[in-house]
Amino acid sequence: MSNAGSTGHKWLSVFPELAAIQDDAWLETLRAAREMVMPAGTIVIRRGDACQNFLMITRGTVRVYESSESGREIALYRTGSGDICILTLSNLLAGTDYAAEAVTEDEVGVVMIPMPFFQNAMARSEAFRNFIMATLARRLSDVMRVVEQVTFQRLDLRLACLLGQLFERNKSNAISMTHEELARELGTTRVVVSRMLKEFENMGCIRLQRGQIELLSPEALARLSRAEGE
Amino acid sequence: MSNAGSTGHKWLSVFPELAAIQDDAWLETLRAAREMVMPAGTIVIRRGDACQNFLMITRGTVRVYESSESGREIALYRTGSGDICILTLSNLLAGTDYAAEAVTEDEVGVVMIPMPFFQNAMARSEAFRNFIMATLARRLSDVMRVVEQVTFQRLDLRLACLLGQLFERNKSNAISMTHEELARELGTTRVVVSRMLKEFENMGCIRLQRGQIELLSPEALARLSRAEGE
DNA sequence: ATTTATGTGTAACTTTAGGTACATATCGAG
DNA sequence: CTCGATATGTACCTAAAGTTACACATAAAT
Repeated sequence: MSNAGSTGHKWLSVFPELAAIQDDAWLETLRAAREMVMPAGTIVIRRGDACQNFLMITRGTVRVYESSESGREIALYRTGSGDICILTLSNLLAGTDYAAEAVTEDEVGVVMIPMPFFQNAMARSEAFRNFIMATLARRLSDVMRVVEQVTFQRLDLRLACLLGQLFERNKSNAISMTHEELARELGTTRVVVSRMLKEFENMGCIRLQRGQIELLSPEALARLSRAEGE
Repeated sequence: MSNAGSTGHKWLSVFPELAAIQDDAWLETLRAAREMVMPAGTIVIRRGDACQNFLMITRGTVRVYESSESGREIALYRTGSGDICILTLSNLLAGTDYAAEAVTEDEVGVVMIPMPFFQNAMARSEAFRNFIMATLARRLSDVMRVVEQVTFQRLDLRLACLLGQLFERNKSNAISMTHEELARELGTTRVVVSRMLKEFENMGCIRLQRGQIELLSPEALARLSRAEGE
């Protein structure tokens, strides 16, 4: 915390691992960092975009997803405050056109580091390097899990599971999301989600209102998300 | 090539990027490398395994896949000669239990580098580091593409596409694979694949024999793998 | 040549999910 | 209050994919 203050970068407090770094290389890189705010709904990366800066999120969340021509979408993962943007990385490192897109979900604070400085930090700060590699590896895990879910799990299980996560993340027994948004998380369509939600409601798990879902029975939902067909 | 000779590591010729590296750090790491051969069918990594060494493939291919309790499988990507094993990496970097499994498809040559030496090379050889990061990023792309395919593409398209790739990779108009194996690539079952293959045969794309598929009309197959529903 | 193991063909059926279409409901703005 | 925009409910239908069950074919093994 005193670190964050000492370098004059308040946002650093969001990145404990990075705040602790004292290498010259990193401190140098820090001076090149520029803060910026993106309003909700900003498209951070579009398919095939190349990006010139390395991005780190200091506030808000960014949704990374794939989309089909037919307009369906599926979420791959979310990048929140204290995270770095792997998309930019992947773009830069692998040279591959990025397959995915990213959008801010709310007002998002980012710190941009120009590529040369990023590479400098990578080269010379082991702590920074480790932080980056760990994130990259974690994302790979995340996406692999998505493959597993999509391939082997029934949609209603995935939905129940998603609801569970959302309630938990919110630390509340209600979430404000439309069926449409849920569908976009799962790679399906609104009608399908509405149908399943209604079922869950009939089972007494949840209560539906416009734009909001209320958790009635955590146990029932949990039971659901584990084993449907048994 | 003279590099490979000069360090006495024949296998290095498989890794042009690495063979070119002259850093002391890397050469030091090289000395710690140990070669090893795994017969076909060796399980390189099982779910949740931790691994102590960093692996690079010098010969043969390793299939990385997810599997379900019901016995179905889906391929995530393949690691071939000249590639490094990201699984080990991810394990080590993210500390996450690995979600996937990996098996050798044929006789595979690997080079093992103990972790401390790997980290040494990472810390001190920029070229090595870039190589690693690029691979990691590429894998992420690969897996994202899988998500996209599985979520939005019909199975018959994916199958047609897979066949196309296999013929191409083989540089021949015949491949030796059972329907079962194809199913395992795509995350489905044998019966489904057999059915679709038969259709393709009826359309004049391919010819089926036991354990082998012959390409009759590349154009027809290509047409198929692009647009089915039109 | 007989047996065994593995691979393939295919029919009948069920389940899961997607698509269309439209009714209804809720909220805000004016 | 009325209108328009957004969100939800639901019925009906289609299609895609998985399941089961069994016949048959081919290759390898003794």
